[in-house]
Amino acid sequence: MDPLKLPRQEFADALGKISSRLGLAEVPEIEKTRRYGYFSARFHKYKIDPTRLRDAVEELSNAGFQYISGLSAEGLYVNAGLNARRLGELVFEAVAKMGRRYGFTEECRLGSFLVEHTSANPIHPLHIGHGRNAILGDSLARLLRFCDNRVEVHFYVDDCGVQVMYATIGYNAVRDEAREWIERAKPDLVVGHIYSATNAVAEIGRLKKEVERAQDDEHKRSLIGEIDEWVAVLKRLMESEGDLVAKVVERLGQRDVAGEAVELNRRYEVGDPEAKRAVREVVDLVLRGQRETLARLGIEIDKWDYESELAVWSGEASRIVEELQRKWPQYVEHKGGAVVFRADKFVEDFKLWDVLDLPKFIPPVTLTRSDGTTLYVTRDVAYALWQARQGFDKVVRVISTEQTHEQAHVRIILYALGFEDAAKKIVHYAYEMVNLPGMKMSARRGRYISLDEILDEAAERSASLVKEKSPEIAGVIAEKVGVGSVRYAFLSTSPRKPIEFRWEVVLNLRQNSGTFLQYTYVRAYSILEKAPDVERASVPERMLEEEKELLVKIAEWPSVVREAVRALRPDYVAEYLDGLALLFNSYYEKAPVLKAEEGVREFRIALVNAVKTVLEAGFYILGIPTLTKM
RNA sequence: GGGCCCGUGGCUCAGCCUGGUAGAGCGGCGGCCUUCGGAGCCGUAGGUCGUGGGUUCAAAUCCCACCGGGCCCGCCA
Repeated sequence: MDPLKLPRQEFADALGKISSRLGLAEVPEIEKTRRYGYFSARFHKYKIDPTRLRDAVEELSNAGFQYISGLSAEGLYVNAGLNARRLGELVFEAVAKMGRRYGFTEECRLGSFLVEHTSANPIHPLHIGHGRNAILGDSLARLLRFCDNRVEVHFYVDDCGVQVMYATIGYNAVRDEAREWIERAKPDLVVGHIYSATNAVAEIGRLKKEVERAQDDEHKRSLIGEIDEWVAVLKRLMESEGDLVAKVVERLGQRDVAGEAVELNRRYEVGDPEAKRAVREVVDLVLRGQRETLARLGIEIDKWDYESELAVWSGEASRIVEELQRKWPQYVEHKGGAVVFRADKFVEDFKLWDVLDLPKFIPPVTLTRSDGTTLYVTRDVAYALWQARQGFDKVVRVISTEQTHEQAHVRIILYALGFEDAAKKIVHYAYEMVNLPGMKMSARRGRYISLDEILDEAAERSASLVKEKSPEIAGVIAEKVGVGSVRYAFLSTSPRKPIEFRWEVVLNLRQNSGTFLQYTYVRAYSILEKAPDVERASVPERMLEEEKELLVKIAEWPSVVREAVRALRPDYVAEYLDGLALLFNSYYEKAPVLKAEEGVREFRIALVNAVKTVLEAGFYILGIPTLTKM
């Protein structure tokens, strides 16, 4: 139910009559205006005389409108306000009927969705970059579910590739110690450190060999420069995780880690049982930790899709390579055993830019290594195909903009293989990076701030503000405030903009924050806690300006939800809730509810209840925990 | 060099899709705790919407060029 539907309809009818009186072939669109009421329409493009427009409007203005008021012509504009009293009745009726579902309208039911998000490599903890992905993806899923769409959330476990092998080799080298550490710390943190150290050792080893083979001095110098960088990485890791890193260096320093990883990767891909056992042990340890972090944020995953199973052991990735070679030999090149698909030429020849919504520049894509093992993009095509076959209308993949080209490759290859529908139902939901001031995060270099760290810090800062006496409850509240502030911080910025990570923004506990919203909810809640139940509130003849504004704001909620779900933009909801909270807090200071005279009191209670209802729905969508005291 | 995205008060950002009086927050300054919870509220200062052109009765919004920033252009994921 949308309280603005009838008023909008009434205004549209009036416009229709005006247009026909003027002999126009069409009716202008309705716009929102703040200057002259609420609805507005322009007649500029019909080149009519303003006097005629005014006359036509005047003929109508006595027609006895129910929901709109003050229909008038202003130059070539036709404006009308809302009948606040009638709107109030519509709002109360909708809130009473819909309850927590208020905001839902039929138009926001769009179909069924497979939403894939987070999909972090299972070799380190989730960091703040994954945080943006997870929170965006989760809110997208919540928004779609609020709108009664079938949604299934998937996490793609990238358990293939050389990086995973580094983590496995490192873990096995320090296995006994690692198990002890894991008893005291989260497994993903421990493995993450082992991985970064192992990766550094492997890079140093690989680069040293290259130096020996290097011919000219300049090349040598640049290689040595790279070695220095990795040595610096190791040193820094040593500062924070000394024992663990030292052990990794001690046990692996003399081994050919890079070579071993390539070999282990090959064995894993062919399904060697020993390789499987070793890799899965590490991967599942990390996933346990990642899942714990996600749970803290209120994020649940429905299905965990293992890359190895769906793409490699199933033979799907290989089939894709073979099929592509069979079907389009003229677009396939072989480079020292590696298979390359000329996606650039393919797109050019078949003019696919518009069909698949592609960027103008597409590079060629390598599908296999020379040792025959698959590459990420190839496995991803196999996975995308699998996703497309799960019976959903759309597959929304939340993946950072870095992967624009790779995601374009996925669609192009699916298209080339004849899976045109699959290619079209895959949506790359791109979001921008989270950057640390002055640097890019890098898990390989152990350069990141983990999500757990942020959540801990957020909880700690809010704990100092909690007024609750019992420390136990204070801890619970603080955690929820922390989660709310972190989620809001990531959701309130458009996904298209890079975020410069700043503690004081993420942990902002004041206005334009999750905390501000939670606090507003607590205020509304505690009024209602003390208030009698109101069955049916009538809307008074005279209202405060703030009350009219609040009613309009609340009435707009269904259209905000509609816009947000249509554009897949949870941030619209965040912005709306902030505006609602600002309005409500002003109102709160100005108008006593419980102490108001009879009649007005019931109206105000119902109004506060409507605000609370919208906040609850909005909190559900944004995943902000609801608190009744803080 | 090419592709995609971004550029709005001192700072962080919304508004751009679908053109119609420039909006929040932070920070600054000045106020409000015997009133339903002050993690709040009120007031105030602060903007040629990166620059130049074009389309239009009308441009932050659409088009073109340029400038500045981010990301990508791997037998990494």
